[in-house]
Amino acid sequence: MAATATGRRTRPRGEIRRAQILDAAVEVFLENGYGGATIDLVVERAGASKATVYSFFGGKDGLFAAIVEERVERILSAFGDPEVAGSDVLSALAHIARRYMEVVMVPDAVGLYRLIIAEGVRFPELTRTFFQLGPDRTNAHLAGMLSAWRERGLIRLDDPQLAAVQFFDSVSGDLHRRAMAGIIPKNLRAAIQRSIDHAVKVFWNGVRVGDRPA
Amino acid sequence: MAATATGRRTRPRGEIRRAQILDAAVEVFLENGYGGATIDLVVERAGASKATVYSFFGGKDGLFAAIVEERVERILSAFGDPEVAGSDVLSALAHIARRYMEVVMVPDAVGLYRLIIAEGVRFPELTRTFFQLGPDRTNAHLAGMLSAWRERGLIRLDDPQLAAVQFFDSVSGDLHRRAMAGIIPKNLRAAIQRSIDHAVKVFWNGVRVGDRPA
DNA sequence: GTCTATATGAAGATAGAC
DNA sequence: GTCTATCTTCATATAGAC
Repeated sequence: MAATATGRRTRPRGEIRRAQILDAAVEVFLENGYGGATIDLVVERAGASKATVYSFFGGKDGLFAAIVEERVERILSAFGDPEVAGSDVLSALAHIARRYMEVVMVPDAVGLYRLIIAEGVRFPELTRTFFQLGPDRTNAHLAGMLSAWRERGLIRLDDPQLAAVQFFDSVSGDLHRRAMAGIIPKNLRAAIQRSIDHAVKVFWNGVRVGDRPA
Repeated sequence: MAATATGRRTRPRGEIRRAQILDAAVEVFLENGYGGATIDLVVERAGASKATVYSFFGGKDGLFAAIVEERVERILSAFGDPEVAGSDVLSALAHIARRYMEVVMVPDAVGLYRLIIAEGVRFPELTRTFFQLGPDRTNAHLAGMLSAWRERGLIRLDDPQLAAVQFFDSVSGDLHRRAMAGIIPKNLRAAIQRSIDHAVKVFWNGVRVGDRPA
């Protein structure tokens, strides 16, 4: 049962420590922002030492990059795989809008976005990666569905890519931006639902083929 | 010409110095963010001294609050007064969208928004003020026009307030958010124009009364 | 009111023992 | 590989002269 001299390398030795530090760092950075986060706080919460943090991540900047890269993947995995676009466009729009809001409005996702906006200018490469792995993928997901619907003559629009971006923004933009700034409406769930309902209705009327009901 | 003992108080004594410091502070904070900004940088650029800064603004936080309050007003004044809603809804939408983008996409406005998102959680009162004096007013402006059009039977929608927010977000959301993170498309003017054209088209189709052209 | 000079403390980073 | 202890830098804030 005990590790022999040769075997039982369940993980390259330092992996666990690294993961512990990274988990603590995520919490500290999301709670306090880049400026408010300190290595000491991370060390304290991880039960590690400063020197170990520096040996793994090089410094505060390296730690920040590691946080972003790790979290984008985790957060976006909740969005799931692209589904096939059925024929009920209206229901599908409402459904994907809801799924989108459930992913982007969770505090961790909001906090990560806040970090990127606050510090992105100083980390151009990291910021590009963030957008490619995050928003660009959800946008492409919806754009694909819009393209399929258009090919089948169910909707009419010029640019599926742009339409996808604008649809998501009309649903989430204001609530998400205020949440990043720390302003959360008293009844967030209701506000989200109203935003979805209204945006879906206008968008659907805006792109549907055939005339609208009276 | 010289100031007499009694008269010529063009300004309460320290007003000029205060304004000099504030102007320098705006630059420093917008360029470096809250964390990167230092009182020394402000002092250097204003040609003043630390003690004077502290006597006027109390400290870094007070300086930050003064910056936000001063700039929101100045930036938004460019948006102009609410105009009467004419009958050509489509043109009016395109026009207000363009005016909106010209205000919110200028670097200073983007930088101020970035500051609010980055530090807003620590300054809840200031953040509320920012939203009231800024976004809430542009939104109300458009919401009023939408209400007028609806009363005249030109458009159909449930909630003018929500519709206004979502229209502006569909036009600006993605470009604005990426700009805050430091990502500016090579041809920004063209990207803005495309975004406006597409959003206006979908929104107009979505709310117009009467059937759309083939 | 405005300056120079200084106190104070915090946080990033590293040297060296085990 | 991981820790303790320390170094160094630098920014906020204030005291005291003019």
